[in-house]
Amino acid sequence: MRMAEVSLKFDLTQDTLRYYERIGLIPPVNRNNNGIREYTEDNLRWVEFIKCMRNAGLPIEALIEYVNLFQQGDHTTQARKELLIEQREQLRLRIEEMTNTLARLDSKIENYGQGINRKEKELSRLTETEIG
Amino acid sequence: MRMAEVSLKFDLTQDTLRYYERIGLIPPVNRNNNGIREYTEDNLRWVEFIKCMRNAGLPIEALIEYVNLFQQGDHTTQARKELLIEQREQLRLRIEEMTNTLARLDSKIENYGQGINRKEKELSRLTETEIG
DNA sequence: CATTGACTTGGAGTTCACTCCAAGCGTTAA
DNA sequence: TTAACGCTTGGAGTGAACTCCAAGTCAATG
Repeated sequence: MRMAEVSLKFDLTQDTLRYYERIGLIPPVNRNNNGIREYTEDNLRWVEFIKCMRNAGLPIEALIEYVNLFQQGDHTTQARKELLIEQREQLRLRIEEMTNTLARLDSKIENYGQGINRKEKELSRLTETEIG
Repeated sequence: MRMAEVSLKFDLTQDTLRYYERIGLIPPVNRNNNGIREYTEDNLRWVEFIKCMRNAGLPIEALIEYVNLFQQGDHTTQARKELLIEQREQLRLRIEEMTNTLARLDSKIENYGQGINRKEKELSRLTETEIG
């Protein structure tokens, strides 16, 4: 599969695909006789995987390291596993924090729902009491 | 309270505090006779609130709009509520996506745990089957 | 009275993650 | 055979969100 199609398939610009490959965020894609990238199924899986992980906020640096380890072969599986465990923990923490913030927003919206508009109530929307 | 202390309290640089105020991400902070910012309790609540919302990924633009509405007074409560509801929905979606990715990481790590290292297994770590 | 330290301002600089550009090449269509 | 198309490359440009800087003010200290 060529860039144009991959670009459409994953909604990433061709420039972004080239950029990801250039910085090692996805492994190199083989070229045909004319030097044109031909994405294999494996390449496509990498693109999808990286897009998913980036969307979840995993740092580019960590993902580049993961790709590097992958390319070094089977003796890096332990290191890769540790990397994933670390990133999972970071992600878990981010989700936890965001879930707390979501609850705080719920509470704030709830307060607006009560039709309050007095000064002290207005201010209370900013206090931490509403998340406690 | 002065900048230095606020900066320590919330782990935001003084430059960032000034920047947030400059772009309207927090309402203006009153100055004393010498032109120096004196943060009130309300100011501190705003700083904390904005930091929390930014950490959760709410867009700066939306938060500036929220602060603007707040400063326009009580007749904007409905608009503020709608803004918060919209942002809550966006946040909910982000959390959902990230939770799916977390499950995918769990599954990937699980696979590494089985001590597999054959080619086809290696590749399977990239497939979507592991999240299904 | 000079220096130090904490602040002020406007504006320039930095980093990240793309995004765009110019020049060039190989295949297809007229 | 000329043109268009889709790709190639290295490198420059962009926007967001800070981050830093220079020049200046004011109050307190030696």
